[in-house]
Parts: sequence; structure tokens; C-alpha cells
Amino acid sequence: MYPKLDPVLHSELRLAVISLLAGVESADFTFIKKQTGATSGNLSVQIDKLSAAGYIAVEKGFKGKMPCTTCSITPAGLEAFRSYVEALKEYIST
Amino acid sequence: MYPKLDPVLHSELRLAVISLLAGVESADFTFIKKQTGATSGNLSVQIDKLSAAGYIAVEKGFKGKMPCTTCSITPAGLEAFRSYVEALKEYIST
DNA sequence: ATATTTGGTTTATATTATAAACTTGTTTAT
DNA sequence: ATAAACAAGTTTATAATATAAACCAAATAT
Repeated sequence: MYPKLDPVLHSELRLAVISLLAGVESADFTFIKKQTGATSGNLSVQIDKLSAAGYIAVEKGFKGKMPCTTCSITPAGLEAFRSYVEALKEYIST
Repeated sequence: MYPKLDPVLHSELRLAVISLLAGVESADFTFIKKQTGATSGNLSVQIDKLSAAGYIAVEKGFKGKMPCTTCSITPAGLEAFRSYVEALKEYIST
């Protein structure tokens, strides 16, 4: 039967963000924006949601004098990503 | 980079329906409902959308005297499903 | 004959995604 | 030094989606 897909991850942009963060130690806002092609507004919102779910950690600092938001995946986020992928396989394995 | 995910298929229920239909010649409403665990209302709406996208064919007839809605995947639907899966792999392959 | 069930559809509501507008501060040009 | 343009986001508003609740018509069971 079809398992439930974690709604936090079943979103194109949030999935892209988690997928990206799963492969690196950390990435900052502008880098994620560039990689995903998202608009700032959308990215800001989706980062908040991932953060609220405890899937990513967000740190606000400065790079030089410019503000810089750095994100990294948490253990919970990694685990959620893994099980999302497992669940998804049930759907896409014909 | 992250390819665009077909929004018609990037929906838990629609994906389940397409996935199911991809594996059988046809299936009727009640069977799909049972397999997916969806409510009638939700399933009705999502079947409409898949049908409007040309991804499934819907035939309304009777089984005995009872109305019976039968669905089957179209070639376009199969193709869309395939490319959705391919696109998805870009996201979930760490 | 009336109540219940089947097989749905329609309508309403809650959630989500997206875009547009705004904020704060920094460079760069004048 | 001041103004214009830019960077890095956030907030707010709007559009799209998903879901659930209510409804309906016909068939079956009591």
C-alpha cells in the first residue's frame, strides 16, 4: 500500500533544499537560491518551514558586512529525507 | 540542477493513482479508493484533474445496475509518469 | 414503504505555493 | 557627502491545491 509522504518534504522547493543540504556541510541563502532557481520570498518561507520542522538549522551571521544566512541539515532532517525517499519508492517502483 | 516536477503528478493522491494505473490495464473508482485509502470526494477531484491533463481515460458505465467509473492510464500519462520519476531521481539521488 | 448503502459529485474550507512589495543596510557613482 | 543602485532577506497578499463535509440519485435491504 501507499505510505504517507511527509508533507514537509513533499514540496518541490523544500525537497530541493533538503536534497542539496543532504550533500554538503552547510550552504548559505544565496547559494541555495542560485542552485534551486527559487525566488527569495519563496525560499525564505520554505526555509522557515524546514527550520520549524527541525529538519534544518539556520544561522544568521555576516559575511564581511553583509548579512548571511547559513543553513545545514539536522540529523532529524537527514532521517526524514531518508524515509521520504523510501516512501516515495513505493510510489514510483512500478 | 533540479528539474521541474510536473505539478499534475506531484500530489500524493494523484501520484498514487497514476502509479496504480501504471501497473494494471484498468481499475474502477472503488478499487482505486480502497487501494489508496482516499475519500470519495478527494478521489473524484483528483481523477478529474488527471483526466483533464490527458493522463488517464475515464469511462462511466454500469456494473450490473450500479454505476461504475473505470480508469486507465493513457500513453501520455505513462510518459508523464516516467519523466516524473526521472526528474524525481535528480532530487533523491544523494 | 422506508431505511440504508453504494457510487459518486459539488461546494466549502484549510493549507500551500508563489509573487509582489517592502525593509535594512551596503556599495558605488557623483 | 549625498544619492542611486544593489544585496540579502522578510512580510504580506494572492493564487492554486488538497482535503473534507455535505449532498444527491439510484439500488438494495428490512
